[in-house]
Formats: sequence, C-alpha cells, structure tokens
Amino acid sequence: MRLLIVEDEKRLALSLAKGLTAEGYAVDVVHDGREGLDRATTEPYDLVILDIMLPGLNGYRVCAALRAAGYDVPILMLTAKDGEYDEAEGLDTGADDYLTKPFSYVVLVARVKALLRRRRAVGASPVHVHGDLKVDTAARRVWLGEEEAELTAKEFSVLEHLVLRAGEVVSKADILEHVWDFAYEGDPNIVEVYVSALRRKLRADLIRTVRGAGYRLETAP
Amino acid sequence: MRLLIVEDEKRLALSLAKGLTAEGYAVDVVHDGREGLDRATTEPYDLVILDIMLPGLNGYRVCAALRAAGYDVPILMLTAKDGEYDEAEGLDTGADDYLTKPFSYVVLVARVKALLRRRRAVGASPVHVHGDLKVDTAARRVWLGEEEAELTAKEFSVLEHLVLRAGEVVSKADILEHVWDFAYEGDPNIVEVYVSALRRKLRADLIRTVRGAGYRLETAP
DNA sequence: CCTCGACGATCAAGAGTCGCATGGGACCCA
DNA sequence: TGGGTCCCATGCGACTCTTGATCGTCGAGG
Repeated sequence: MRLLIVEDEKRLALSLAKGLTAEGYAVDVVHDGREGLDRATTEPYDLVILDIMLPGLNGYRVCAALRAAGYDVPILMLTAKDGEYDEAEGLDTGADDYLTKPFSYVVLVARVKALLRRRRAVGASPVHVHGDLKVDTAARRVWLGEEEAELTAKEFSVLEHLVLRAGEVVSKADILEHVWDFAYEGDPNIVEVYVSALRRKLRADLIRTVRGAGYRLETAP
Repeated sequence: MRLLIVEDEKRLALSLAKGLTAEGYAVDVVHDGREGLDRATTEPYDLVILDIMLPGLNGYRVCAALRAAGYDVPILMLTAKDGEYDEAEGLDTGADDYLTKPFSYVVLVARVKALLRRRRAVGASPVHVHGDLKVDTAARRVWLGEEEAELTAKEFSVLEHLVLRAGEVVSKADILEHVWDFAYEGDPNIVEVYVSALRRKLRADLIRTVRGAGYRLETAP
C-alpha cells in the first residue's frame, strides 16, 4: 500500500510519513499542490492525504482536478480550523473524508485504515483467503492453516500486493512501484529477497516464479 | 510494449532508449518529425515520446497530424523550457502528457508507465479461448483442454501474438516486430524455432504454416 | 513423373540471462 | 549496546535464448 502526502508544513509531513512508514505503508511526500497533482496522476497510490492550505494550487483545486480527471483513489483532506476554509467544502470537491487540525496521530491512522478498507469493501472483506492462506489486511496478520506467521512490515506489504492480484502474474517492477516509494532506485533483486523470505515463512509453493515475467500467488483451482 | 522515440538530440535519444530498453520495453528511435510521423503510422506502437523541437515537422504538427488521423496511442511530449514553445499548447494538440527539459530519467519512466497503465485500465478481459485452447494473459497460463502447458516467456509472447490475431495469417516479420523489437537483426529462423516449440508443447495442427506468407492460428475445430 | 531449388522444421550446443541463497553492513529503536 | 529490519553484493546453478547446421517438404517446370 502506497500513500501520497501533500502537505507544506515540513515538520508535520515528516512526522506523518515516519509514522505511516512504521505502519508498513510506502509513503511519498510532496510540498505543494502542483507537484501533488503531478505525482498523484503518475504514480500508483492507494490513498492521498491532502492539506488544504498549500502553495501553488490549494487542496480544493487539486482534489477537484483529480476527480474531474476520473481519479478514484480515496482522498483524506486536512483542514485547519481557523474559519477561512470550511470542512464541508472539502467533501463537496470530492474528498472521501477530512480531519481538522490539530488531530492525534492515532486518529489519522484509524481514518487511513478505514478509507483503505472501505475502498476494498465493494463486496469484499479486508480478509483474503486463498487455500489455507488467510491474510487480514486491516490487522496486518497472516495465517497458514491454524498457524499464524510473523511477518515484517515489508514482507507483509509484498504479500499483500500479491494477494490483491492473486492468480495474476505480477512483475518485479510492479511490486517495486507499489511497495517501495518514489525515492527507491535500487536493485529489483530486493523483491527476490522478500519473496524468498515469504516462501520460507509460509510455504515454498505458495508463490510461483514465472521466469522472465514475475511472480504469481497460486489460487486453488 | 513497444515505444517510439522522436528526438533529434542523438545523445539524449540514445540514453533514453537504453534506459527504457532496460525497463523491458522494445524501443525505436527516429530523429526527425517527418520520419516520426511515418513510423508511427506504419508500425504498431503502444506509446510515442515526441520532442517538440524537431527538424522537418515540429512536434506539435506531428502530434496534431496523428490525432487528426484518428491515432489514439498515448503521446508524451518533451518540451524545452525556453519560452518559445509552451507546454499547454502541447496538450491542446492532443498530447496525453508532457515533460519539461531537463527532466530526470526516473520521472520519465514514471510518466511512461502511468500512461501505459491508464490505457490498460480500459482494457478487456484477458482470457482468450479458441477451440480447446485457453490463454490467460494476466496469469500467463495456457491450457489445452484440461491440461496446462508450461511455456517460456518468449514462447508465451509468440503465442499471445498469434492468439490476438487468431484466424489471420501473421507473417514472420510481423511476429519479429512485435515480440522482438523493430531493430532486431537476427535470423527470422528464430520464429520457426519458437513455432516449432509451441507445436510440440501444444498440438501440432494448432498453428498452420502458410507457405510464403506466415502462420495462422486455427480457430475452427 | 522426376528433379531441383527454395522454404520450413528440427536439433544440439554455447552464450547469456535470470533467479536464489547467503552473509554482511547500515540503520533504527529500545 | 544489542536485537531486528532492511538493503546490497556476490557467486552459483539452472534455465532460456539464439545460432548454425542439417534434414525434410513443397511446388514449379521441364
């Protein structure tokens, strides 16, 4: 799961990024509206956190522009409660939720999770089952049969991405894009390392290598 | 995925081509607008990268000409930020996105991927069935009746191309262009080798040889 | 009907690429 | 300082791709 934070207060942006990274999300931060718009439309995010007061384009306009272009990723707006901007207006322009500053970090994480869950809840629960593998994306827990597996944050993210596209071949480049953030420029070998770890902690034949194409999470046919 | 780069600065063109090839794209380069127009209309590309300042026809005119002819492949424009040309104008002539020079290589790749992704999102169901042959392009799996066949990456690509044009005669040159890239200068015999492998792994009469013309995937049983 | 030439099929081997395992180092947090 | 996570580098092993040689087949024209 990859998030974009558009926030010009650098201290706040940094602390949010840090916390959300620790939760296991890949997080990118940009500091003005124009760049936020560019980035959101060119990189694959699962959620955008958007401040309203921004240099360049303000949050409302970024949000409206994204929605006008058919962008359907959830947007969480951050508003300062000083009267100049109104929360309701945020929802009018197409935001999915808003938070009024100051807010506690715990609340933010809860809202983020709720939005991500709601999105997938178009008929599906946040728990995915494939054969004897069970993945709870909300709680970030994994079971194989009765046994719970202890995964690190990155391991879980890689598995999550494979589970969301179970049965399909997912290329290493694709996994890199979704699980790592914009700043990452390293070797795709890193994906192999994590797949290897998942096979060791779960079951070797769960993730199938498709040589020259990527990996595929086997579904029970 | 096949890309066309229309760019007269040879150093830049070469370095882009090199990088994008490393990303797994088949890349062709031409150096002037007239040739770009010709190539784009005569070869099947998935995306065109188009510089604005070009000898012959400039990028705007190439882009406008393509769009006027109903050409709907995504176009990414490259603009030099020296005031003479304006980014907005590029979008007006029908480009899908633009990048201002100088840009980082990483950003270019991100934009290319975004454009290809946006396009693919509109795509159709990835499972093709012809008689007892079933090809799932997303999962990269192939069945013949109940039996699944194990194909290598190249074998699958060749089959995929034949399936997309099932019933038609596809020339060896055409297969070479799509599965290998335009600049491939090897022996066309390589196609025969792969067709041979497909017949062995699937069924001999599935791919019919049309002497002097190419191959045809049989649709009727 | 036979012969010849062109085209296509098949095979085997070397070169090249891809994926895996492993260990070490950087970094972070307690 | 110590444990854990994350990332990188290396070398090995296995598979894939490609090439070139050889054999088979088709069809036209004598």
